[in-house]
Amino acid sequence: MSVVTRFAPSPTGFLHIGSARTALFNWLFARHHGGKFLLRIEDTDRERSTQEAIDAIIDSMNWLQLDHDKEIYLQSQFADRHVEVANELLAKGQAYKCYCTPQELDTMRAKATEEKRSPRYDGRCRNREESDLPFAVRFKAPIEGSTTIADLVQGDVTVHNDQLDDMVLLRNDSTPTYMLSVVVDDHDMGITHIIRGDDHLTNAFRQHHLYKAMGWDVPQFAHIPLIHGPDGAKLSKRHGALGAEAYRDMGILPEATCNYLLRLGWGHGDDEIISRQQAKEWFDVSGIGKSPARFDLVKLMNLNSHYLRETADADLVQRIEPWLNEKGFTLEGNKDILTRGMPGLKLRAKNLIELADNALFYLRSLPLPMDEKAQETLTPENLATVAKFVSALENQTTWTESALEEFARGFAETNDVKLGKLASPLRALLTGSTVSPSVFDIMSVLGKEATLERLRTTY
RNA sequence: GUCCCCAUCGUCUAGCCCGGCCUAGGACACCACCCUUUCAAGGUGAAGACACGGGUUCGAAUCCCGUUGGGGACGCCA
Repeated sequence: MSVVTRFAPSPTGFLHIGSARTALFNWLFARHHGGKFLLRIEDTDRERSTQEAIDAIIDSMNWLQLDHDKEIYLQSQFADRHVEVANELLAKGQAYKCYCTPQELDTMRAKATEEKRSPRYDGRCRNREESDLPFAVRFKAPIEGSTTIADLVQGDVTVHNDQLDDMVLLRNDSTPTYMLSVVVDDHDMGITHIIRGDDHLTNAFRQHHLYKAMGWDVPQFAHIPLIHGPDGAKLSKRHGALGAEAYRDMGILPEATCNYLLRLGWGHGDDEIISRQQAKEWFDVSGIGKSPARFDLVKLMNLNSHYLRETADADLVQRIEPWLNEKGFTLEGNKDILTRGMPGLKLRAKNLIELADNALFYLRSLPLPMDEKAQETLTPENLATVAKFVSALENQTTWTESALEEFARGFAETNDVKLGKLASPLRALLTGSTVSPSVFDIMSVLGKEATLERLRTTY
């Protein structure tokens, strides 16, 4: 049997980072087994679902390069089918009409809580007479016995059926609820493996009986632990846990994000850096741990600097474009110099924002904005050394990093100055800063003419 | 409150299923040193954990029970 997984987000906001991981796992599982990965937007809550959220989710999926098979399904498209199933269940006596009002349910739950009982629905409408009142349709769940789910991550989990209440299938306006829709859609779409957050674990028991009532095969479940914030509580905005696109906006690469998310709760021996290809080969739900993991932005950043160094120079130049634009610069006519400067630049950045910022000095016109510390290195004494160095440099023909370094070392020795004493004012004049790639790297990237121009500019 | 799940360095984890190879390994972060024109990167090293209590066993991080701590679910939300 071929594997079919799905990612089924509800479009009520951005793609939460935890959901992104769920999507990644489903994608990886399908790709590992050569199966299908479907995307279904669970928009049965028409009130809260927005097109904006749908777009944001699709954007993030694209960014993470989690490509889905077939078209994007909208759950609302299948509402008629869901109602049909509910009616079939009603006809078979496996569901019943519930006339309870919201107030009545509130009272019931309040009383149960007060008496320290579970606030779940007590099934009071199971035997109520037919009436003309508006009604919801509830599933008639078994009361006796127990249910066991052989979860691929959690193992065998058993719950007594008296813990399961009668879930609502159809609201009193005849619209289907999520509980009904997921089961029907997952069945109709031939989903074989449901990988989702373990906040759905208890739902799985009730859904199990719904499958059974319809005589359908129950898919395999894999309930993965949720991601927690640094304090161990459920990850929330407070922790800086935003949508996947927020990480993109922090200048984090999708490769780093996927690698980080993959390693969060899943491991393959001591391996830390795992390429997408490798991940596809290695991924298995049995490797997923059962305990929740805390989200650590510092580690993500570390991974990001690694992937930054691995990325091709020309590619990085393209990727920093948005941040360059933000600062008022364009790629036009600058691609070449940035690409040449990239090896020295990318070694020193944790993210694309830093990378873009650090690259700016290559693009600025003279005189450069000079920061305070850089200004301090421009003492009369240092400037005299620089002037002497510049005249000597005019005769330098081999304009490569190593040749320039050799030249500078020779110059320092014959003039009895320390290399550092020479390098710091050079750095200031070349970049306007005291922190940068190697000055000789910069000189070679800039070329002779531009280098001399910068070194002759006065501040 | 009821039910379910979890528990190895600060964090992510390896080891656990199939007890001995574990004086518990790796990574991030932290500290020190080396390299060095700055900053990084890189290298070397230090520090740092089997939640607790009982069993079982010749032997337990690994198996069992309990305690404690954490998490999740209990919507006409998804």
